[in-house]
Amino acid sequence: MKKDLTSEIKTELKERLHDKDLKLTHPREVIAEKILSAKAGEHFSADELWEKLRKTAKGVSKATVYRTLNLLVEKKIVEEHDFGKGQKYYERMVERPHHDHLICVQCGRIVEFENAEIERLQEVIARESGFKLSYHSHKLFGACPRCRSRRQA
Amino acid sequence: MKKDLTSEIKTELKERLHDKDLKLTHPREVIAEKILSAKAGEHFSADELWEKLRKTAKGVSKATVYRTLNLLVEKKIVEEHDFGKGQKYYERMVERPHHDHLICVQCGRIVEFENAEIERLQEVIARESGFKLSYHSHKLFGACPRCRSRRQA
DNA sequence: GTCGATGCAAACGATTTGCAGTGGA
DNA sequence: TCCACTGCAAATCGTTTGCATCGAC
Repeated sequence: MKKDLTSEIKTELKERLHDKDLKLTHPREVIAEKILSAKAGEHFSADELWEKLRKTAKGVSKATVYRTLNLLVEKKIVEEHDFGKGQKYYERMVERPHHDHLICVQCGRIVEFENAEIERLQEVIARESGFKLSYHSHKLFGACPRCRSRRQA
Repeated sequence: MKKDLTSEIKTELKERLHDKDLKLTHPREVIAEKILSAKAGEHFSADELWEKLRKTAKGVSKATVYRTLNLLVEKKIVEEHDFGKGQKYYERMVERPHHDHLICVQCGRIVEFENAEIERLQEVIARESGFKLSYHSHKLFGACPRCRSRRQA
């Protein structure tokens, strides 16, 4: 199982990197494995990822973590988010449908949402202004159910 | 005209600041004047604002510009935006209806939009997840009409 | 007179970069 | 072999902060 996933990743990565004269190095392999084996919808910062990798026998430098993350964002393997916490957060996008986020301003919890009607309206809005959309960022900030009830208590 | 605006600002500011034991100092006055006299929908960085103020007889320190901007954001007099340009941008919100933004990824031009249906749907989404919304950020990135035609040429 | 506000310069912190050495293809 | 990649440390850069002084109320 693990073995399959790993070799799948390698093949996938090699393919995606190869046509741009990019090499599949050990650090990239280790980073990609860690990211792709994370559970869906998990958001992590570059530093958090680095911390996780540091514990592994073969550590990876922080600079390489940043460089590789930027590479993976470019390759659409991960997505970059700014939740207003002063640092960027990342999320794997392989085999994940597009979605946007609800963010709790009190505890930081993040919930995903997707709404076809909003997606459609965005296209309408863009068309009206003559824009050709390439991507969007839609974040709703507020208090999550847990924090709301805690506050009432 | 100018005189009226100025005293109006002073009164307004004094009012808004007073109940929190905040003082209406000269730097705050100068900064507020500059911001409120800017044309609607103008986006500026802290540094740009500071540059403008520097030319004035009475300069203001950059630290104070930052501190005052944060104060004005808190007081809902200006709004803070992150357009992914590596620095924060501000926009006066006094006498301005809520709106979101279309951002050109090529030239950086910003166009406003507002859509009641999307606003409504956001509330529906929040309700479904049990969130109580306090604010949101909705940004559409793409190529503006100008850049699209330039690219075709 | 008080205490909040200011200016200055130093501190911060996430991210990037220069460079010499390393290792995929 | 060749050139992209890596690790390390230093550099960046927008923003914040410590502290002595200043000034609004």
